[in-house]
Amino acid sequence: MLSKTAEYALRATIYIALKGSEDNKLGIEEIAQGIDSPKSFTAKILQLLTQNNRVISSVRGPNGGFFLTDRARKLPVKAILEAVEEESVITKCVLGLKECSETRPCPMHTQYKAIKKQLKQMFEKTSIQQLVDEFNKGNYFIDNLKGVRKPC
Amino acid sequence: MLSKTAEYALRATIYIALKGSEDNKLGIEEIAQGIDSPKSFTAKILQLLTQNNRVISSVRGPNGGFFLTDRARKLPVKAILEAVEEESVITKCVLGLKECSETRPCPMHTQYKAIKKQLKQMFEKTSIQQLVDEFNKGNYFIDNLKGVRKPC
DNA sequence: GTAAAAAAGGACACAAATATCCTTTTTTAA
DNA sequence: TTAAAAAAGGATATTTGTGTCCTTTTTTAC
Repeated sequence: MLSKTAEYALRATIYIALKGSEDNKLGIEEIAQGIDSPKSFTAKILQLLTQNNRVISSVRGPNGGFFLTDRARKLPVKAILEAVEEESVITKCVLGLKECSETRPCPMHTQYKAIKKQLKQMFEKTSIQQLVDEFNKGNYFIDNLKGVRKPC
Repeated sequence: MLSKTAEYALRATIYIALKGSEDNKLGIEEIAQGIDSPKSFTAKILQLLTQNNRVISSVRGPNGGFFLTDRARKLPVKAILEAVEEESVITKCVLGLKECSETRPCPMHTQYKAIKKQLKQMFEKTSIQQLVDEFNKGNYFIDNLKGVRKPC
């Protein structure tokens, strides 16, 4: 469904949103461990996510690291996919036809259309913050980050 | 969503089901042209689909080629994905977590579950023949195969 | 039984995705 | 103002997916 790049992008962003803040920036080491991904490769992906101040913010030097602004937390999950150029899932034809449309549909078009619509909605209507909230209800996981309620 | 391999596998199978029969076997040349795919690569994929007499049948030598038996036409589309080992779309976690389940769900699990279920149903409940029927209603396309009603 | 046609199979080539490593730049704190 | 910490960036390696080519095997028609 998604490439490793996109998976790591999603996991990393959610991880940073969950454990980090402007006062508590996270280093690439911790992030990669937290989401069980290769460190250097993940670093590259985070670069994509920070470019043009898109989804993730970063600061260099001591006490530097990655974090999400409040603005970024409101972004739809789709913004993460856009940053790593992986939107094809919600646009492409299942059979990979170049021309597949309402007026020139492939044999699976009608059935797949409904599914694609829901995928699109999931990525567009769900914000990063919503995933954080969901997670904080407890019982959710991201690799090495267990979903336990933060102490009040 | 799907790999090129899977896309070609689907396109080729549908094409053969549409244009071929036991009396009118199709050659790799025609198939590749018909679905706009690289010939030799497609040949390899058809090998996967014929192995163990799975989805596609083939005969060597003059007048040989590929065709689908009536039995094969009743197979679900999923059988094509199985042949090329591309079932992960309907099983994997969106975030790519090794352990993501009802008891240990990722933050997107609940939402994605519904979509995965529909994907699964689409591939399991739709038979190759159904796609052929759909196509023969007219107006459908597979690259170089236009969906026009066969002459009666 | 020989030649031709067609798929099957093996080996290789190329490209893209994934992954690693090292250097450079920025920033902070002492 | 210097040393250390951290991300950014560049270069390269590895693996997987995609694609090509050539030989072998099977089958048919003559």
